[in-house]
Amino acid sequence: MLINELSKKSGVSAHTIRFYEKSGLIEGKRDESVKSNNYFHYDDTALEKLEFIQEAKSVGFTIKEIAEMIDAWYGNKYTKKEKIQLLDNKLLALEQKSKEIKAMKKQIAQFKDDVVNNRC
Amino acid sequence: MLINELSKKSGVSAHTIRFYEKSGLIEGKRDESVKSNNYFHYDDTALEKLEFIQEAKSVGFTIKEIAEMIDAWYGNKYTKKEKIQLLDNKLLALEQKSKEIKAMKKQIAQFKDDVVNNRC
DNA sequence: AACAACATTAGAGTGTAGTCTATGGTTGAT
DNA sequence: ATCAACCATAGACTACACTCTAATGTTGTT
Repeated sequence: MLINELSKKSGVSAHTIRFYEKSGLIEGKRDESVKSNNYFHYDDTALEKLEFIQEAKSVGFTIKEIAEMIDAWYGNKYTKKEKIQLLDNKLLALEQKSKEIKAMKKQIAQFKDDVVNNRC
Repeated sequence: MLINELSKKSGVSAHTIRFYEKSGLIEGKRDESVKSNNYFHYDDTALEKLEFIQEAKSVGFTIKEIAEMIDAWYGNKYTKKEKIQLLDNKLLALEQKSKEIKAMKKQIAQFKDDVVNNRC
């Protein structure tokens, strides 16, 4: 599919898709048999990646971290050992984030309690 | 205490403390009896706020959102009802974030599993 | 009096993650 | 042939959250 279709399917703007392409997150292929244009073609993998990027961004991962995870799954930049190491680290980071969120919830609930009972 | 002491106690640089002051997150007071300088003085509340800011930032709240929460607790900008409403919204946002993290964990664990079993 | 170590402000610069504009070429329908 | 609707690139611009620089003033010790 071309960029516009990918944009519609993913909900990510064509501009942002090109930005991700430049950042190494997704990869379109040019059809070598067609000489008249140099349009990028994307497959379902690109769509999967865009969906993953959206979720990963919303939990606070940076573009660079997301690129690493994508490489650990789709790429061959890392060895198997490195891939596992990398993914384990991300899991640990999520575990940590989870704890921080729990603590923040407790803190805000305390704030709320104080407001409700006029203690501030 | 003066800004340098607050910086040391909180681990936040004096530059950033001034940035937070300008952004309305914390508030130093000037000693009216001293005319020769216009140094800001900070109390333990400022330290508490800085600690809260660090935690809130790390779970993904923006400066603006943090300012709202601080106002809901320390300030009188909002009515009691508004404060409760605001804090409830932040609790909901955290609940949502918690779910997203859980889903992301599952996804990454799946990635890892695929790598371990050479399925990619 | 001199000096380091502190304080202030305004404003410039940085990194991240987009977002938009300008320019120009291509495709497909009429 | 022409037109809307698509595609590409380079580079400018934006918002956020700092981070740093420059210029200048104050405090406390020797």
